[in-house]
Amino acid sequence: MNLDATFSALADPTRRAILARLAEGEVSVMDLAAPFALSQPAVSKHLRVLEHAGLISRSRDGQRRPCRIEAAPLEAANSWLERYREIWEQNYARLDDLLETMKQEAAAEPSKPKRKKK
Amino acid sequence: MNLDATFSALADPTRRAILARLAEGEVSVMDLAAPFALSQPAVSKHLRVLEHAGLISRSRDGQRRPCRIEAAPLEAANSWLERYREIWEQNYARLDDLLETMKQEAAAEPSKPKRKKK
DNA sequence: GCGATATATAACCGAATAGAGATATAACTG
DNA sequence: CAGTTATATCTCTATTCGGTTATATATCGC
Repeated sequence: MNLDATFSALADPTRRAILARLAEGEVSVMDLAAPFALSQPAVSKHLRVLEHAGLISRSRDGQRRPCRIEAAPLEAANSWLERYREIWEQNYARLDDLLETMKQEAAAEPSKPKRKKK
Repeated sequence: MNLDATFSALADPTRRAILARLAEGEVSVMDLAAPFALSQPAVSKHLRVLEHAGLISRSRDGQRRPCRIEAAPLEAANSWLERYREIWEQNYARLDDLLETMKQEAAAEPSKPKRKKK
């Protein structure tokens, strides 16, 4: 999976909205375009970007080309992000520590002038 | 948090590498630039993009402007992706079903003719 | 076959982007 | 102060992007 293409495709709000719609099932191009006040070629372009990133696939149903969401690149992006989970959880831990420390300091010496680092 | 800016910033391999490096701690601009065969202004531009997306912050240490990773946008991106977790887990379930079905069919009719498309 | 519908492609435009090089700013060093 | 180091900013160019309109292709229904 190509993270460049995946993240780049996800960087556009129209494309994220398209994916959100497709999360509920297959939708044709015209039906996808309807809520967006965009021309049909513009939507087709977005779909091409999503398809190139592997985020959607398309089948044939008469004159329609229904789009289906493909989860693999989303999972790959998620895996990449997971490596950083530790960091934001750690930051929250630090924030919790800080708040706890402040509370204790305030309780212990309510009118003490502020110190910087410990 | 702005998902457009976040995903857009993550869509570049240089910037993802910078974040990976920063995951281990603060690093100055020159030290960040070293492994990349990029000019210093190019690296500064990438840092500007990351900073604008809230993915890094910078402090002052003498002549250095050390960069630090900020986890909040990563967490926001992760939250967005999490909404689709169900989909890829479901797909794996489908794949498992399919493989199971194929195995059973193969056992039942070992020499079923295959169709080919052109 | 013809006409209608669904979608794709081509040609174009303006704004944004990534890179380079040159220069400017800011802080340390002697 | 001058010189060096670290970083930012300006200017330029080439490319990409998101949109448009116009046109082409594919499939249906008759």
